[in-house]
Amino acid sequence: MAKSTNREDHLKALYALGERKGGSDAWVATNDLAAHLQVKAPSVSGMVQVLQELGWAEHRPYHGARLTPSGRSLALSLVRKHRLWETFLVQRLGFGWDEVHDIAEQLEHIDSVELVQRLDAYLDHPEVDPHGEPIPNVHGDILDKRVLMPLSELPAGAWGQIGAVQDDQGQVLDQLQRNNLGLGSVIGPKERTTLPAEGHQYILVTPWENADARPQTSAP
Amino acid sequence: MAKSTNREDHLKALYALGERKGGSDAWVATNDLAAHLQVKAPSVSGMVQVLQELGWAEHRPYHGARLTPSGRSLALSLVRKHRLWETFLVQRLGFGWDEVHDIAEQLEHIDSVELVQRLDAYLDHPEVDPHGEPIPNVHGDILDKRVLMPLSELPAGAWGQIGAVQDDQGQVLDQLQRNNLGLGSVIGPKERTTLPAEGHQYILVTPWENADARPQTSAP
DNA sequence: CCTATTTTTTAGCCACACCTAAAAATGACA
DNA sequence: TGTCATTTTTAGGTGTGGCTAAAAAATAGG
Repeated sequence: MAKSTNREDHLKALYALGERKGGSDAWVATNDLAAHLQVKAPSVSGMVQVLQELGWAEHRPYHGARLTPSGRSLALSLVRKHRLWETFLVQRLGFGWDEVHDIAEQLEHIDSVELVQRLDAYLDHPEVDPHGEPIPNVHGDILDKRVLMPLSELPAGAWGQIGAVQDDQGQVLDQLQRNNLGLGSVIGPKERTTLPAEGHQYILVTPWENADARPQTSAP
Repeated sequence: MAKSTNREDHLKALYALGERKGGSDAWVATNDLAAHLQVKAPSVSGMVQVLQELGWAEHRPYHGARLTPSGRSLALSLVRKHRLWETFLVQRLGFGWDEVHDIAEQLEHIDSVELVQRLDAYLDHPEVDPHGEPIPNVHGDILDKRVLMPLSELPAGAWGQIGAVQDDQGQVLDQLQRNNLGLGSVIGPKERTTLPAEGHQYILVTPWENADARPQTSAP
């Protein structure tokens, strides 16, 4: 009993929702996993128990699940592969940043350590993917010193610069593109009203106290 | 009921063995498919019937199976993807030609028409893969005007130039590499005795009547 | 604090794709 | 032509990973 595409998908979801809930000791609800994976709760319930038997997750019945260190390590390797492939698709093949998620979702399951090493070198060891998300290194460490907060939490009147966009479906990415905004773009009061409010929580910005402090930037 | 990795593997095997047996109207034996796919005969028997229901293969019980035109088209698209990915792995990522088969075997199942188009363009529309095998175009046509014959069928005393190597396991590729031979290398009586005879049928050469007619070439 | 709603798990079912063992068809050869 | 070995298919079973329906636990509200 070992790796499979479905188990990897569950590991990744467990990691993603765990992070969103505040770190590696957070418990993730079965229903949340099911919604994220587009699957029914009983399927998740079963899979989580398999992951537990494999030593990759911890399961407290009727409470939730979370990754073990080895499960976390596997999940981070998947995140690494996903983000490297997205970088390849955008930087080398010329895909738009809103077109690569689904393809990377398939590519991340390709099993070859040397392929990942060579891809990483071929891309000049990128630190972030096309959406500004940090790429874990080969040890699974994420070294990201940027100060980022959701646009939705940026104080009213404050300015910010787009550092990352957490949007798997591509709707927010698409919205930004239509407004000629990308990584590095400056967000002021005008942009905040232009962009649909539902997307603000997925747009991570580096904040400034006031508009005068903002640096020179350009649209992508 | 549609595409799946396993069904695609069976389609590809059916295509490969059909070609080896002499073309699109050749019947392929269940046992041959099973051996090629590293699976038992009953598994193939079942899968072939599924492929028949899907309209991708024709099955004459106790006789064999062969692809329908639409099955053939699907198989050729898989061959195209496989060979494009092999080209990418060798030309762009720097893999050795004996290291790429297994990885391409995974990559060929990635489902994205646009990805294949962009990859093809990125590689400058290659006509052959790193093993000299022709890459079908987007319509599934193989336009390969080279005259190639297995080294095993080259008349004794005749010379030839390596045009392609049909070796999924990599043993023959490895042998050639150890003797500093590659695509374009000239094969004479000396090389024929050096290379293990079992591999000769997988080495395709362009023959010449005599040694004087051979062109200038170099090892890879 | 006790009941009602929500969440989660268990139970039981289905499809896919493999397997072994047994039956059926084919083909080879005396 | 009849028998026997080989090939193929069918029958029945396993593991994976989904599903629905029902049971069980947790949570929320009066």
